[in-house]
Amino acid sequence: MPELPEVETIKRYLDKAIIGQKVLGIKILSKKQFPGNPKDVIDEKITAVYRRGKNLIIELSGNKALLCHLKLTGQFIWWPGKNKAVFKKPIPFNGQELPGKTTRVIIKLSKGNLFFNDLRKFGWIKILTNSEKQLTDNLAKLGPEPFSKDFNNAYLQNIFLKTSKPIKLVLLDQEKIAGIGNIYANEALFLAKINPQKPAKNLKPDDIQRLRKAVLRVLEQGIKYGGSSASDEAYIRPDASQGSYQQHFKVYQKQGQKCPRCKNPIKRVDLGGRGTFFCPKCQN
DNA sequence: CTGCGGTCCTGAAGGC
DNA sequence: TGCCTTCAGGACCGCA
Repeated sequence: MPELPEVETIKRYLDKAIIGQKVLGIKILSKKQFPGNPKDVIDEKITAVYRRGKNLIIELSGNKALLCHLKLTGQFIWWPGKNKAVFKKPIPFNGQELPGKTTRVIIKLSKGNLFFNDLRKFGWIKILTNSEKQLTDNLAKLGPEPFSKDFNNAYLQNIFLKTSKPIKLVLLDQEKIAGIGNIYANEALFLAKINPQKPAKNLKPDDIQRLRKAVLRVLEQGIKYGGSSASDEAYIRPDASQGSYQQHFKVYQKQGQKCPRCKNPIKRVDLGGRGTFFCPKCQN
């Protein structure tokens, strides 16, 4: 699922691929995922691409923007080049077909087409016509970025002390920390040797220090490997290639397998309705 | 305030 | 073989 490292990978790719291009047309195949009026952005130029938490923002001229959330199975695929038939007849691209069965929106730019694919239809793209204000409003509730100076021991200590929720649910709370999803929460807690069920307020300063470093470490690794394309996941990079961080999972979806640290079997429990994987022996 | 459970959606996987 | 049920999950919403 696209979490911070996956969205960051997409952001960096699109940064190089689509800046400066003009929006020539938008083909909407799933209306509820693109509720806006394409006319509002036709002829606007892409001035920047950025990420905030798991949100992707495509900034446009005229104080406009596209605010995108990939949710569970969203993809952006960039098909460079001009092909008038691309909206009609599928073309092969790196093992994909474009448009494919899951294509929901096609954004036609000056030098190619940007495909928004989403198997489960949870993702969306919103048009912002007064982006300066609307971005502030839409993103106001998000907690600090893990790679910012606001993500420090004092901040974490402060938010953890206020709740007895399992620490993993606090990591997943976008209003507390922006960008962490199920995979990286599981992996960070393993690295920090903390039980995901442990009440947040019970974390000692030493635990918090280790957890902060572990979060940064797994997110950095995730970005380094271009995100994770696990077996049941739809995430791919904009050139349709897979990320490889899944090859470095220590606990995620590894229930029953041996803990890489202590050889005890990895356990799976349900936490907040999500699969939670950890080693009951060395994560305390 | 917390903590549930339902909702959206689809394809894969399991049961019989 | 084939139909049916169950499951996965980010964010949000309503309810107790």
